[in-house]
Amino acid sequence: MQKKAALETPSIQSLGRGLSILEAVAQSSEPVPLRNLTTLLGIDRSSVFRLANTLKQRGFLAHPNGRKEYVLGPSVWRLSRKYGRSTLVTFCHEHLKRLAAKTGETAHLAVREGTQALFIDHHAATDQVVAVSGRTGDFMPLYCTAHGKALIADLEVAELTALFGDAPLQAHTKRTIVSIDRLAEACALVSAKGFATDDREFLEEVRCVAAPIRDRDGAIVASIGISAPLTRLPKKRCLIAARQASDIARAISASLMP
Amino acid sequence: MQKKAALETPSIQSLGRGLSILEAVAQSSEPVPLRNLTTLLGIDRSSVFRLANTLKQRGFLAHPNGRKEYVLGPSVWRLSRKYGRSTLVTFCHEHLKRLAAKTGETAHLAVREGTQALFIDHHAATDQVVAVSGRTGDFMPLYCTAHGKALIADLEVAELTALFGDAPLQAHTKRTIVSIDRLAEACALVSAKGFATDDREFLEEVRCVAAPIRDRDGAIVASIGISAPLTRLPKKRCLIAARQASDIARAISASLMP
DNA sequence: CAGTATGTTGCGTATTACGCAACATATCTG
DNA sequence: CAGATATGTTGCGTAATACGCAACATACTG
Repeated sequence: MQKKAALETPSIQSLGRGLSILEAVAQSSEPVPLRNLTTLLGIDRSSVFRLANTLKQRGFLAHPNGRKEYVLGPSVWRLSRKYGRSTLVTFCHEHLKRLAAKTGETAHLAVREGTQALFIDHHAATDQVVAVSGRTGDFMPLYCTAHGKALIADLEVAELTALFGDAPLQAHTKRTIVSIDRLAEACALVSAKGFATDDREFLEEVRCVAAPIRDRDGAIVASIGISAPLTRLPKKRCLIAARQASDIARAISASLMP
Repeated sequence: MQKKAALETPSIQSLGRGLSILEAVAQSSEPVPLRNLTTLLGIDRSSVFRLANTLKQRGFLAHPNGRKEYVLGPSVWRLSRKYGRSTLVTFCHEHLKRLAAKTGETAHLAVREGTQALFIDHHAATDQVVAVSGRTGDFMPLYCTAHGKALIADLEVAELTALFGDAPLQAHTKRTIVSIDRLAEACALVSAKGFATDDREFLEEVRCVAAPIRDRDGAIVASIGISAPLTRLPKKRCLIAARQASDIARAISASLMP
């Protein structure tokens, strides 16, 4: 019985050990032999085998191509497919509402799919006659939208080339960044400042700001931001909104760390 | 100790119960209260609480916005991000090699990312002077490649419209399907036959065939197929290769069912 | 081939997970 | 609103399970 602190509910040891096995196999780039798991848990290998075998029977671990080492199994996949969207939306919706309320503009939550950003939730602007509409379910290019640039903020030239290819990027407006080198500079700026902007790079009449949401490892898992008509988001207000988005992204990031 | 069969290694009961909790929460479209989990496991609620709390402490479950119900937590996300590519590649690589050997053409494994297919592994054609090159890491449109069409085979008009929007699809060749209605017909055909073809719809000189890989629930999780120069893949050989791809896809699908 | 490493199974018992009861908090009903 | 009920959380003793040991099976190495 592992007591972390006197006031905390003790955990179920066997379940914890099973989860440690799962995490170790997930961390490994190679299939993991039982011996490594035995070293990890520090208990007798027969016990480790029974834990790992339970995970395998339930499809959380698998033996690839009849070998003896373990990799993650299809049950993890089924789990993750349910996880991706609805749970993140559940977590972030209150934050989206707060961002929309604070800025008075339409706020969106986006995740990355391939070379595109997918809007998975939004909260519409309140008290505005003219506003950017909700685009939940829509795909946008990563490279010329604030939400997209926030999602790829950590990528450098080689990674951006791998993602988008060698050819120039398609221009959507006169202001669209079309070269990988310029995009890499923009991404580095996003990384440094903690927020991204889109100054008429995708739509002529629209300015956006967005900030990356990071998980415990520092990986960017989503982005949150606002879009507004150009006239309502002058440079100074843009900066204020960017800071607000950035603060809220950080709060969400904190809630993703167990 | 739950003995399914006399010759099978017994599983660790507490770990199994924890996994059952995880699966139940993943299956639910709503946050799950402890009471429902208690009903599911059929044991005392204090024990269920301790199992669920262990999962929560480890980040596999979470309480959204301070509520008492459970949803999947960020550790599941971390697990799944490691799972997606490398494990599927590990499972499928031998099958890819076999498909390339059987057909004599370059074989690819693809997954869906948004509106695109991503090639995540390939095995190059052997004994060919001119062959389609390996495209691992490249994104392709879903709607005009065999691998892509195999990935969206189960989608109907409404889902395809949601995915691609209302506007006509961009033509890559004279033969590209550019209307959602025609694409839906093509997808229905893929679903019925068990394989997809690309007859110069993306590249003028290339024909492809591909088949969907399904998991236990019947969901399409990847596609596997070959690409060859037009001259080497006449209609009759196309059909043979399609059957070969389909057979191998089915074998992979079977290995994804614990 | 013999020795060693690694994976798997059987068995007895030490340890842990369980159930019960009490307490805390939230919700519902008249 | 007060009282009853439902639901979540904690403490404790013990029944049941998970553990370690040993044996067996399989694979690898010199």
